Amino acid sequence: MINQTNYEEIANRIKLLAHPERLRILDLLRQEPQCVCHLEAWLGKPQPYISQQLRLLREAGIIRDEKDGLNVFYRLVDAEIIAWLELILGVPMERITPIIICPCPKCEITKFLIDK
Amino acid sequence: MINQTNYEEIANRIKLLAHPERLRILDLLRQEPQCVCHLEAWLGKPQPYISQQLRLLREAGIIRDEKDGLNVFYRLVDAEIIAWLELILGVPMERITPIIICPCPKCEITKFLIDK
DNA sequence: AATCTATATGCGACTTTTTGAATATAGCTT
DNA sequence: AAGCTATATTCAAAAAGTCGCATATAGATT
Repeated sequence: MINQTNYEEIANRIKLLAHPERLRILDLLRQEPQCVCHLEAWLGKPQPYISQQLRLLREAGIIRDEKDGLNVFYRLVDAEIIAWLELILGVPMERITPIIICPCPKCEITKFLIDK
Repeated sequence: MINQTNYEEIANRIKLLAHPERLRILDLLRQEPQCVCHLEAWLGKPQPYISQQLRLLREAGIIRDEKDGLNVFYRLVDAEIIAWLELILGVPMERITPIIICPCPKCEITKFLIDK
């Protein structure tokens, strides 16, 4: 049993996960930090759309942005949310199979690893 | 990693918890089945409001109604949701302290237990 | 059978969320 | 410095969700 305020706060945090694209973004992020262009490629949605969802998550403090030149990488930083995701989505996969060619430096590295 | 359809289905289930009053109802239900009038008293909201929230949960199949004369008791029947609630809200309490007098038979029993 | 009681349903106004589109910005690159 | 590139912001329309209120229903009780 919790007090009234807490149900509201918790519900607000749950709301962040209650959206298919945000859920997918979070699922990708828990594997490793991802750059926006990569998320864009994976979700197949326009870039501003991705950035808007990222903003919601960022402003709620569950992800953090790390700039690297032109690219921005997002990282999951909320332990509680990570635990929720693990229960809801299962154990995250080791690494995404990079089927989409992405111009960001990280993906270049990934591509390199595959070519080998 | 899950397919597109699943993120949507899962998000829809999460949405059911992403609401303070529904979350509170579910928290009450996981202790033991509760009759509508009891929920009404606990939440301090009008009865049609409670019934509307219950309908959402019922139609999603996460609670089930059991009629007992004029009263209707609701029971949590979705094991996955129960697990989510346990992680999100913590371990449920043994029994609600019945501070509100409720006319349903169940509450009469509870009152009896307290008077003893 | 008429009434009462607990619960359910339907409907509409209001609010919030979602999403697309245009535009802005910040930092490379030339 | 001018342009390019990745990302962010803003704004508005559309869609979805919330919630109050009036009313319906089903099963007891008289």
